[in-house]
Amino acid sequence: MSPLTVPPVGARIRQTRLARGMSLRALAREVGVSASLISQIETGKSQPSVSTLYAITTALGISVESLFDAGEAAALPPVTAAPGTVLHALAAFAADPGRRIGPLVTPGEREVLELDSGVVWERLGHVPGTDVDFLQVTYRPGGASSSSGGLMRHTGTEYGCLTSGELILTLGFDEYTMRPGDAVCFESTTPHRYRNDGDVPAVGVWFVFSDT
Amino acid sequence: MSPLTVPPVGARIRQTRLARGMSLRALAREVGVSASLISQIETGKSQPSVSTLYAITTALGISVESLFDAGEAAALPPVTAAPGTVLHALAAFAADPGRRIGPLVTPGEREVLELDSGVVWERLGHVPGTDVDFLQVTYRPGGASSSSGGLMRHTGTEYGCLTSGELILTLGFDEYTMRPGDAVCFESTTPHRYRNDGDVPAVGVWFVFSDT
DNA sequence: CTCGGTTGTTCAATGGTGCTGCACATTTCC
DNA sequence: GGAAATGTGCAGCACCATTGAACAACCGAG
Repeated sequence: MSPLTVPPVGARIRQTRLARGMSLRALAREVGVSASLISQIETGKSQPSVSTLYAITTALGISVESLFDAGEAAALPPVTAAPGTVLHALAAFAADPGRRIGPLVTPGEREVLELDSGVVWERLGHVPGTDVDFLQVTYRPGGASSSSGGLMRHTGTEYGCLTSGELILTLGFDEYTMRPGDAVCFESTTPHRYRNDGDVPAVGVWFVFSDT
Repeated sequence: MSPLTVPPVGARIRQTRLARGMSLRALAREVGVSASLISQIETGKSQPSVSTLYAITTALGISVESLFDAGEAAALPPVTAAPGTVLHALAAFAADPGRRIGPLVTPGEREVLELDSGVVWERLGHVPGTDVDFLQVTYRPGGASSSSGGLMRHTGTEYGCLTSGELILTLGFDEYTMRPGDAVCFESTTPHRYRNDGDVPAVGVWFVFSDT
C-alpha cells in the first residue's frame, strides 16, 4: 500500500482565499478557529480535521472537491492586482494582453483582478479581437459592484448565472434576489448594481459583451 | 458562529462500500487502517482525518465531493423532451418563443431541452433579437454532444465553464479534460465534441453566440 | 450440535496532532 | 514615531483519531 500522498490542500486554500481578497485572520474568524491554525494549514504544517475543512470550504464558497482536484498547483501569477475601481472588464483587462496558450483555462491559471469594493473578477477566457469577456465573479460579503453606491451603465449586454451564495441585483427601479442556479440577462444600458448582503461570498459565471 | 453541521459522511461511505460488495475489513485493509476505525467512521462515532478520508475515497473509487453533496441524485425536472439530435441551440429554441417575463430566470422556470444522447440544455436567458444563447448544459454519464460520434462545426464562438463533474472536450485534433472550475472558449468553426466518461453528471454554464 | 469462518460493533488505552495563545518580524498608514 | 494591519514560529495542552482485543451474531460444513 503506497503512502498515498494527499494533494496540497493548503496551497489551494491560500490561493482561493487570496482570490477572495480575504485576510488570514478574517477567514479564521469566519470559520471559527484561530488565525495560526489557518496559517499552519495553508503552509502544510498541519492538516485540518474534516469539520474545519468543511467549514473552510463553505466559508470560501467553494466545493470540497476543488481542493482535491488535480488542478495541478500551477504557477498562478501572484495576482495581477489593479487598484482602484474599474468600470468595465474590457477596460480593466485591456492592458493585460491575453497570454493564454490553449483554449482551456484552469482555476490556477486565471488572470485575477481585484476591485476595492470586495469584488473579484477572474477571467475565464477571452478570444482576441472580440469585445466579449467571460468571467467568474466573486462578491465578498458586503461587496458591491460599485463602491459609491450608484448604479452603473454601459453599452452591450450582460449575462450572469449565480453558482453559490446570494446576490442582490438592482436593475432600473426593480430589485431581484439571485440564489444559486438563478440567472439574469439584460441590456447593460439599464442602470444596474450588484450587492452581496449575505455572510458568505457570492460566486457566479458572468458574461459581458459590448456590441460597440 | 453556527456549529455548521457536517454532512453524514459515514453513511455515504457505508452505502458505497456495500454497493461495491466490500466487507468492512477488506476496505480497512485496502485503506491501511484498522477495521474498527472504519466501523466507527461509518457509524458516525468518529470522524476520519483528511488523509484517511482521502484514502477511503480513492479506495472506493469515488470523489470526495460525493460524500459531501446533498443526496442530489436525479431530481432532474420531468423534462420537456424533444426527440432527435439538434444541431444548434438557436435552431432548437427557435420554435419556442422567449416567454420570459423578467430578466431573472430561476431553475424552475427554465426552458428545458433534452437531447437523446444524454445531454440536457436549459436556457438561462435570451435577449430577443440577438443570436446569443445562455445555457446550463448537463451531460449525463455516457452522454455526448453528438450521438453519432462525429465532430460538430458551426459559426460563432463558444464559451463554457464547468461547475461540476468531468467533461472531455475534443477540439480539432486535441483532447482536453475539463474539471470543475475549468473554462474553455474557442471559435465554433473548429470541429468539436463534448463527452462525459465519468459516472456523475457533468454540469456547466455555456454560452453560444453566432456572429452571423 | 459444535466448530471455524465470516460479518459488524464496542470497549479501554494511547499516541499523535489539531488547535490555541502568545510573541515575533513584517509592512502599511496616520 | 506609534498603531494596526499583515503572515509566521513555537510551546503546550487536551482532545480524538486510531488501535487491538474481546464481543455477539450469522452462515456453512462436518
